[in-house]
Amino acid sequence: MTGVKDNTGGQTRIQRDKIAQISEAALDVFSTHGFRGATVDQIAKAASLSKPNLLYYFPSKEAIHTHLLENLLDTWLDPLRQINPDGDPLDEILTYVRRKLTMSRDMPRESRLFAYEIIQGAPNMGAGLEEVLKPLVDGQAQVIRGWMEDGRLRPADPHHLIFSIWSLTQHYADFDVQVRTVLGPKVTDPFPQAEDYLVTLFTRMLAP
Amino acid sequence: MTGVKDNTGGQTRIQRDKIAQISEAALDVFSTHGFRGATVDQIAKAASLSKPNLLYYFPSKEAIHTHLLENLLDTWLDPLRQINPDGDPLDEILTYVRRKLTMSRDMPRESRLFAYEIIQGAPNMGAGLEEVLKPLVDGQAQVIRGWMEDGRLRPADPHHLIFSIWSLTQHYADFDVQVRTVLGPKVTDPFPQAEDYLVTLFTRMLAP
DNA sequence: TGCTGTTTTGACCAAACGGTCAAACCAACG
DNA sequence: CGTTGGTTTGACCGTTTGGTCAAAACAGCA
Repeated sequence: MTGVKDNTGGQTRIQRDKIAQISEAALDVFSTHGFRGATVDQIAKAASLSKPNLLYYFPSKEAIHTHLLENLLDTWLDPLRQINPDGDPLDEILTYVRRKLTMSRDMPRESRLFAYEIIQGAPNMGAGLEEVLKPLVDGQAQVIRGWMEDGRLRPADPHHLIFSIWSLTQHYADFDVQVRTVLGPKVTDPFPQAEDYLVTLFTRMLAP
Repeated sequence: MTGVKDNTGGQTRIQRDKIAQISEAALDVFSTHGFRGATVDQIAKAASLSKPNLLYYFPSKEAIHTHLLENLLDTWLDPLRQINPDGDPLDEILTYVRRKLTMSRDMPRESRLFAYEIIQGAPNMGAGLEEVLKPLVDGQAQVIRGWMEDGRLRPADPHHLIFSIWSLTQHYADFDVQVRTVLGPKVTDPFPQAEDYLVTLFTRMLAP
């Protein structure tokens, strides 16, 4: 038989290993060069595989990219999903901010991959945005709005509040070079400063 | 003679026109596909020129890209430069925010071009960042710090304050697709909402 | 050991790409 | 009108790239 079985879930351990190995390498390459900037040879080399071998596990370069994006959106939105409507409003927001910032620190490649895709107009995620992201955001925006109407948070547009959390936290991953250049070489890790700043910012913004 | 004279400034009107025309087209293409994703043919077509004709005005694809970036950094940092140390602190910051947001609205292609470059690690702007951006930011950060020490603004890390203004304003250009998807089709122009939100955010953050 | 299905690879291909070149074109001016 | 210098182009080139293929190598089991 030619190529790997489709998504039946019935994969050999060796197949899952190789696919994971390729995904890891592809994440590296795609996140630093973008989709068009990345070459199959680069990914294969990074995965310690020959090019035809790589294409035995994935039918095409695009398939690898799609595979990464599919797994990404859920991970990416997970912290937002975890906002607890029954928790303390400000705590919930600050926890969300911290989680997102931690993701920027620990998963900068995923952040950049995501950024590339959105900047380009999300050509490979059109469905995901409309059908996954929007409903989730709308739902949590309602929760936040409720808090504001109850006087437990200062009023502000909940959608733009969420945008601002995304933008501020992801900035430290996507624009890492710029941040580090401006802060200078003495600052080896910008994230503690960033966390302090963001906690202050959202506390002043939202504490009733 | 082959090719266009170098940067003597002594250019024909026709040359300046064509170069502007090419720059315009290249900005379009580079900002939507990135450097590697863009092809010379695409740019030529967008500029209504044949490929060899385009390469008569610019020696290479990279030269066009570099040309765009060179002109970009100054434009990009101009609003920051305009912060007036003798003005009212909060007014100055809010004016800066509004200017940056206006740039996101009116120059989204430039914003994306910039974003691509930074995400990639600024391979064609290494000098500019260290020598132009950092000193300017450090200078204005000092001005802001002065205001805070005089009690005219609530204290906060000035560098991260500037980062947050960049990140929030540029978000509306770079992640336009995401913003519009989440806000839904009823919102034809997110920018008025964004301005309200950001003014509120930075007022609550900084007003003494 | 021999057989079977999976995995790996060197060699190869067609398309796309950045860039070149000589020849044609054209505007302007004497 | 003819010459001159800048401009435009079709044809072409070498390289890179995504992807294919048939054959070899290998793992596991009877």
